[in-house]
Amino acid sequence: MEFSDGKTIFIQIRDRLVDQILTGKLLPGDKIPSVRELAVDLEVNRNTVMRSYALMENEGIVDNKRGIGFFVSDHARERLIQDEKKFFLLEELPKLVHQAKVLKMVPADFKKLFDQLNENQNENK
Amino acid sequence: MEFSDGKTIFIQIRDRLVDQILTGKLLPGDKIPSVRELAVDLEVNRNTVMRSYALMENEGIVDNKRGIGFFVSDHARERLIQDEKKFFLLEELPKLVHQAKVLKMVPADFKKLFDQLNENQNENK
DNA sequence: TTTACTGTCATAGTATATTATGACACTAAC
DNA sequence: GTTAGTGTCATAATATACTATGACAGTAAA
Repeated sequence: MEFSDGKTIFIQIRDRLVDQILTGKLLPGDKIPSVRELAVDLEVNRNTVMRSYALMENEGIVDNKRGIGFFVSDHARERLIQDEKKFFLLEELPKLVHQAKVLKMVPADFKKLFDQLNENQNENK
Repeated sequence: MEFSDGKTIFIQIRDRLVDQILTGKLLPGDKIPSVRELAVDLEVNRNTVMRSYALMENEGIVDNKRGIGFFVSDHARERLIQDEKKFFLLEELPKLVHQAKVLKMVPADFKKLFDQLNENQNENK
């Protein structure tokens, strides 16, 4: 895995797993990779993965069964959609709007975004 | 100034100045705050501000006159708009699209964004 | 019980961002 | 020339993320 400079590694690992939960690649009850296994996979230290898992446990999106592993908690997805959507609309979107205005962007620049969102909406019909 | 955890401080200081250039609060030829002055203002070390300024100098958006200070370079704004717009469309927007789809967002969620962009477009007429 | 997984904890080392501080050099104005 | 501003450089100290590694404990299955 390539890590970007912006965020710390253990946050990026958390974000990666959150994405897998949101996209349904990880379902409630699923076992997530063991601390050691993921550490080897991502070429990262055990402790760093531990930190990601501890964070996710605090967020209530994974459960820990000692000696067995970590598992996606029952309402992880609903909780994430609610929390991340709120964060997105309140924190990220305002910054986005500001940046778009400053860069003199117009709606046409967002055509791709708009198209993909419409596809997404049609899938739900 | 309150610094977020995501990025390093010297990057956030750079972003702050870039924003002031993009919004026209800083114009070509304007002197930007001295290293020492801004350090006191932001309650940050001189060296940290120096690092921000060195970065901006490398980006070609400020010029350095030894013994006098740093000044916004002539085509800083055009260069920034070009570079940041490219970065925005190629790097940030794809992540945004992905996130929006994963969170099951629909165009209506972006009404505010588009309204403000339309205002912006009308201002330019 | 042994084996092979799991997580947990502690310790030490490295890299980097940031701070703190002093000293030096350039420039402009008095 | 003195003064007060500017940037520049070097050194040491601190905080934090990350690494490396070993040891210990819980769980499940052979």
